[in-house]
Amino acid sequence: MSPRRRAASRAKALPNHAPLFAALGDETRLRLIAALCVGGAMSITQLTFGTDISRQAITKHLGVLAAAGLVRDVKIGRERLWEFEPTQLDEARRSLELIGQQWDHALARLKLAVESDSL
Amino acid sequence: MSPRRRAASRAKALPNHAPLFAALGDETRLRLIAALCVGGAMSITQLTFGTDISRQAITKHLGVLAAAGLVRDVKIGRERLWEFEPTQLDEARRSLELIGQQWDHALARLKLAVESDSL
DNA sequence: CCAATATGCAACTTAAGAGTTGCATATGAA
DNA sequence: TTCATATGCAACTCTTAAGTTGCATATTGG
Repeated sequence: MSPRRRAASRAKALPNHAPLFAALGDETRLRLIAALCVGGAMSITQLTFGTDISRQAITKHLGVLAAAGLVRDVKIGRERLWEFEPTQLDEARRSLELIGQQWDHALARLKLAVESDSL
Repeated sequence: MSPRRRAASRAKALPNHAPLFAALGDETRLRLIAALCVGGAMSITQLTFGTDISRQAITKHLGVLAAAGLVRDVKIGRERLWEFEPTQLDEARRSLELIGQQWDHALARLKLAVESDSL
């Protein structure tokens, strides 16, 4: 290792979006989001249909998504309708874009350095 | 539940990006990405610096990131340099955008339906 | 009211993830 | 060559996450 140790911790803490991505990091949950997003608000039972896992499992996943702010629920009579909440998804998108931008900047700097070296 | 059961499975399988998001869903790994993205290629030892976890833990995280295609490594002598790989990150961004678009379309359809109802 | 529907709560099992420790191997430099 | 550095491999612990089962509660429709 070189004498100039560049610590991982030096990087600007891209916010704590880890839990958000973690919420997206499950196939079942991605499907739920897609279903709510395309089909509008749906009940737990509706969301369970066509799935090979139990209603309670779906409930848990909805809980995870809600904790991440990706969905929210409204009680209607004996039903509980869940709907997609786009805010946090946009947030996630933005943070990915930010990383991409930082990378582009780093590339540009590298290129400059190389060019000025080879002159 | 209504007679018209709208199955979660009906939603167009937004590709299997779950593992990709799962790879992003860890604070340590997000930090690693940020570090590589800002600081360029780095060795495991460098990446471990300033972290409160062991080198082996970092190695494992790098393995996860590599499996998701977010980083790649190059062996240089006795060192192994890791660098950020933007392709999959773009992919993740695109899939988030896709979800957002589907949501917007769904909203537009809903609005239309409501308006034509209230006429 | 009563039966069917929709959901909630809690305990439990199983498996995966994060992290550690210990030791082995490879390479660079004095 | 010899030592220090950089990494690899493997076994192990601990915690969390996913999913299940069983039973309780609430609401709606006839």
